[in-house]
Amino acid sequence: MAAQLTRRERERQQHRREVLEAALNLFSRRGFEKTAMAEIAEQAEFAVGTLYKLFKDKNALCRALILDTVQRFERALTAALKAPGSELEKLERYIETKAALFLQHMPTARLYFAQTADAAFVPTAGLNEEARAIHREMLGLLESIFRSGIRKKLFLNIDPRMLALGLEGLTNAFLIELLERPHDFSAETMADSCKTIFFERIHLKGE
Amino acid sequence: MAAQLTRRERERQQHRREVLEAALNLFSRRGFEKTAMAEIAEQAEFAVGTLYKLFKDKNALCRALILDTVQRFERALTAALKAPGSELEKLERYIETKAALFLQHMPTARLYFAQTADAAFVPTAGLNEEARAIHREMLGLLESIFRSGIRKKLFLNIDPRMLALGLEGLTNAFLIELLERPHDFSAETMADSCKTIFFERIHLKGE
DNA sequence: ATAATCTATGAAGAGCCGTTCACTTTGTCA
DNA sequence: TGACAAAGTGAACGGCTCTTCATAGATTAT
Repeated sequence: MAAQLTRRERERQQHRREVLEAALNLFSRRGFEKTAMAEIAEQAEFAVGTLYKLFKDKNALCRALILDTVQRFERALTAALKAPGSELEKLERYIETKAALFLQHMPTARLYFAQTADAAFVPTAGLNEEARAIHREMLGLLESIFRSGIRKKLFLNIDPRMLALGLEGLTNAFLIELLERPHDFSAETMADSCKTIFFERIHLKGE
Repeated sequence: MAAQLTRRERERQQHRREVLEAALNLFSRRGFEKTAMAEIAEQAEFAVGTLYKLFKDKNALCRALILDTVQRFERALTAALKAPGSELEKLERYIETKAALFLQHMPTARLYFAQTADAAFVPTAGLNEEARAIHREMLGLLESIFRSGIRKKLFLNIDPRMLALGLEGLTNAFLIELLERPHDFSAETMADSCKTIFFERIHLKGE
């Protein structure tokens, strides 16, 4: 049973979490390559050797952290998309959830972006295949909501995949700006702009 | 005069360019940290020592490459935005230029994204301050075009900075997808979706 | 209390990579 | 042509970082 672990096993899991938390802090500031195992160990108040008892090697530690991070975020976003409501309500909830989530967990958000955006350009030796699969799943869900909305004549008939990518890109752009300049905008302003740009016409006069 | 360099100097510049080209290929595939100077040397058909005659150290080489890359892209985009025409025409030209540009220079585009997007999260020891300043300048230009369009009642009255960020994020999202799956979409389809999403209403029925 | 088992430690090993420099080759100019 | 300067070379060095492992400590079972 998952709940009836020995004290040993429970503590082991706790230590794992502590190491991952330390790694998150360092990675989100210095990046993967520039963070040494010795630093992680120091930050987590363990010896280097202990890290190797908890994780096979540095890559495994990274993978675990990325998977953890991406999973947590995607789970929250998926939940927002799956809750009941109209297509428009679901998408608006997605935007709000994403904004709130990212602001509350900025180091995690940094890592999330580094893995969903950047990882696309420089294939890092499969460090993130699983994580990317999870992300693609969420994108598929977004896409299906757009498709359903198009069927119901709620949205313009544009390739739903494009719409999904577009909404993702738009929200990301705003959130990245927020990560860089936390005091220039609030999460609410941001979410509102997102909704207006995406769901109202931008251009007032046709040609 | 810039045009009257000695043969020596001209060849030196040529060799510099060759080294940068080799580095671009390797960086865009393996990333900065995982590319060794020896690899760059081999790819460029020079000895390691020669690289150090052309660039102070690895960081200087990276900086030169990034600056080069970002400058070329931003110059083309700025030109598209500054050419005559209405606000809408300028922005549509921006989208088209960006799509064509990125597809024609995919390795460069990878590096461009890695530096404009990713670099935002993990401050890489000022590897890219200059490059980011150039990028911000282009964003400012985008913003001013939106502002002007809003004054003329061409666009919805949304914070023009948000609009600039939004258009950037939207185009990037599509182009990143294109880098990953080059055969799923054409540049034209992409540019059209971009324009439609951004300049037509998405949502058909108000609530 | 004692043995057995699991966990933690951190110094030492091994490999990689950026950088240097003494030397060779090539080009320039008188 | 010969001498001087610049460019090119790559083996060797030093530092850094991942990983291991013999040892020490803690916990549990007998």
